[in-house]
Amino acid sequence: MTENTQQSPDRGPMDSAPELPTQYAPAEVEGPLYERWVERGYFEADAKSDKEPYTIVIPPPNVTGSLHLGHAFEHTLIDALTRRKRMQGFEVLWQPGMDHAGIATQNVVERELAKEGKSRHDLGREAFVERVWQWKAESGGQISGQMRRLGDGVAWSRERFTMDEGLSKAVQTIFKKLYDDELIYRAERIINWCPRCLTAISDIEVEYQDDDGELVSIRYGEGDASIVVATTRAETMLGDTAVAVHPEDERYKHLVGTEIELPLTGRRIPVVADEHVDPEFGTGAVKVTPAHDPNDFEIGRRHDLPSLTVLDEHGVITVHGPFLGLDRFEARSTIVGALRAEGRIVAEKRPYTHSVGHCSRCKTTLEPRQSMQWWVKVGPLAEAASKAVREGDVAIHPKEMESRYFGWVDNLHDWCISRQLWWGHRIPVWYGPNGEMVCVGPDDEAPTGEGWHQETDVLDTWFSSGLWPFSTLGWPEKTESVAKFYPNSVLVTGYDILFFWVVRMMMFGLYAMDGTPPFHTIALHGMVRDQFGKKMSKSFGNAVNPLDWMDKYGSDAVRFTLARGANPGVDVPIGEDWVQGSRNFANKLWNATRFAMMNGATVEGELPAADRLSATDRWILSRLNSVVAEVDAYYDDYQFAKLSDTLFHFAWDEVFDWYVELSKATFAKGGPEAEVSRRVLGEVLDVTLRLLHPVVPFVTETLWTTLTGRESVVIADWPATVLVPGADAPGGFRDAAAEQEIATVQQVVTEVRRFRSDQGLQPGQKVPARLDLTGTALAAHEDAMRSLLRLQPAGEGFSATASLPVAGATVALDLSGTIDVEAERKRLAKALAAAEKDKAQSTAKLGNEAFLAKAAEAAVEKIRKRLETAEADIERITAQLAALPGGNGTTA
RNA sequence: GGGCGCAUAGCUCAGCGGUAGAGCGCCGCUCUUACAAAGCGGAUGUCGGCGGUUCAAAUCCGUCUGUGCCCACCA
Repeated sequence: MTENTQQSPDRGPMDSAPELPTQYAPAEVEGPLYERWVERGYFEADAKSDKEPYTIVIPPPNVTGSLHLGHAFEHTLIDALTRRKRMQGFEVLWQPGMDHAGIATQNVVERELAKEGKSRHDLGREAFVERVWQWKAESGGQISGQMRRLGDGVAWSRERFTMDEGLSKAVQTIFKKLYDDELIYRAERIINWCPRCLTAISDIEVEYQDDDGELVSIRYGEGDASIVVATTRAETMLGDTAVAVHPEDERYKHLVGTEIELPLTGRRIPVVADEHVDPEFGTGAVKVTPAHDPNDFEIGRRHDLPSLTVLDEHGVITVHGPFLGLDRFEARSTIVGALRAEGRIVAEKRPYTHSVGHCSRCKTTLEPRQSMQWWVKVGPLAEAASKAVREGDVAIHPKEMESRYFGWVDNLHDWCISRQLWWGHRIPVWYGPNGEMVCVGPDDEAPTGEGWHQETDVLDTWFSSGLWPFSTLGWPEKTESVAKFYPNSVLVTGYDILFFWVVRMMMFGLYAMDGTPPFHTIALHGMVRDQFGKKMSKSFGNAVNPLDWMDKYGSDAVRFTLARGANPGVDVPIGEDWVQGSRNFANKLWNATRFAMMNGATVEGELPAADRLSATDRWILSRLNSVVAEVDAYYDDYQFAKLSDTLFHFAWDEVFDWYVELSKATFAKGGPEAEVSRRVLGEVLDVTLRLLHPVVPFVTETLWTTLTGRESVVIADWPATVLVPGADAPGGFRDAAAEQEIATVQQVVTEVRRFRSDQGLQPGQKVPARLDLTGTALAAHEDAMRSLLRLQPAGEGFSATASLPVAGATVALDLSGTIDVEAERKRLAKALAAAEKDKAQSTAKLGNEAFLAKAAEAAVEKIRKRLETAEADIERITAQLAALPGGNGTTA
């Protein structure tokens, strides 16, 4: 043995592999790789190709702001799917692009303007929209920069934006078609109105929060003809046009049909009977304000009540009198004060917590408001969207999410699509001087002339993103891309926008594309959370910029961590420690490849024939084939966590810890056996790197190209089952006997290591020992085991025996040296107790007739094996105890 | 009010009828010529409580408790 112990970590044998430094430095490696991939056009998709298409559209990020960890997560999943399919030989299109995000973007730009002390009205519509386009140019560049850092393999030449000319044409086309089919209409309804954004918003854009309000009870009318109503919004009483009670309510029957006095107004309003009223709630009487409450609006309709608007678009009182011009909240207290002065407040106001709608964009308390808006009649569209999933044309993954989908799509209300904004697709309807209304299609001339003007409202942003799966491909033109890449293969998105986005795409896709759904599978992922499972948010201070972690640990580390956490449909916690762990894994890959290359691992030439392979080689190739099959199955089931974990453990534990260690002795010895192992190691590494590439593209590209000398792993073939010449089996090469044999080697080695550790022997210390493997299958592994265990030939003195039953023979391992007898006795006693317990349990189990009758054969076999092992263990341990100095074979 | 989900090792989660798993963390010992971002060894759980089905339950059923999310309503 050499005494070369003064090896500096910086120099030494690794000099023989100068291509790879001793540590993986992602920052130096990742940058140039991505640009090379793009330049070579690997990510572009050819509509003329005769390969089978595989299409995924990016859930378009809002042009505002930058990508967060949630995007990094989603992109990792899509990138992994598409990279694998590309390697499998599909014509892959990962469609990139961004969303104009109407109200969100308009608000951001308005805030920018506010810093300059200006409002959008100072600029005017045209200049304002111009300004938003400028903003988009800056912000959009930032997002694509982040996508490049992440390694997203998107077809950049096809990048689209929902406000592009082409996509705007798609919007106009479908609007016109819906209009002509009478699925779009204009009507006056109660809508959710944001008094700050000054626009209608749809039901799903409302965020409900519990707010503390006050419930006040007000007496309407006088004497016998009086009724007490309760309200949290006293200011709306100015617009009351009735009081409603339940038809069966005895307390108020005599008043139904009469009129009572509405305080402060001098008006008289009718008392009506309506089923909607809950006689149990409050006083059982409800004030009715049709113009400012959705339920009241319905009551008003049923009883033909007038609608009196008392608040304007800013939420300011519009009725003449003492309250004119008051803000809605001021008006509330002022009016309560006035009512109290008149003795109308019958009970003290009391605190009342109720949920109130807020604008999801600016958090302002919403005001229900009656106004003229544009609507999509969703009935037939939603029915088709529901049917497509119900009949299996579209699969939702994980399946549990289907109930959410149905819950929504089967109860959809008509969709309010008009927004009183400036940023967005302007509704293509022109109004004429005599009340004419013309919907203008993309190929029509807009009416001109005196008195004609276009609708000023724009469309809800989800209107255009609902067309994304085909508008990005050039629809309504009959392009080759539409023919090739529609329908999309899979939609990968978060469960949080199942309703906002997925349902819209389903409805529009089915409608526009003659009943062909936009995708066959919807794979839903969860939300990224922090390491304690808490939601990430800027205000809570636990939000992470993915770029920070990518700078520190590399993109691969961030991607691998996210993929390892990706169980279908459930939220993904992520912490910096975990990213570090993934970085360590990348480094491990790096160093294992270095080792392989230092030892001449190669991918050239056929694999050696089966009869030339050692059991170790056969074991790892057999395991490799299992892993290939497992990973494929997991990919097909969108089980990213499982496939990542499988690869992590296979690579680290089996290949790097065991195969490499067991092969070191072979490599050291050289000769034809080493030659065989070099080829096997090359094969195993090659396949493992290819399997890992979709998830950790950068480090695998660097290592794979170095190892193989080939162009790029991006365009390499996805691993198929490895075939060993001379041992072709239908399902690929498998060797259960070799797997069993190596498992035994592992057991022996681990046992001896534990013994050494328990004895306080230094790992590096050579121990004089005799390893007697004569007549067993393990004889072939003697060199490897000796080297692993640092065993020297036996010397004099005490000897302890470790033995395991292998293939009908017994391995005797004598360790000589100074032994801590007490420690060993204790350890063996513990092991003996465990084995005896195992034996007892297994015996009981096998004596159980019911178990034998009903259990699966494999289960019974497992128990039998366990019993056998336990019995052998007992025999062995008893012998070891007996061999201890002063021992008599029995335990205390 | 309705619906869905979750409670497993210190933390975050897999497992979902046959004798408890991972990552990180923790405790030892080691710079053993790929890697200390490493190696080796070790400890840690009445699988939320209670009942039931079964030869057998973390796993199925019921129930309670805690917790999260979605939807609806809230005068």
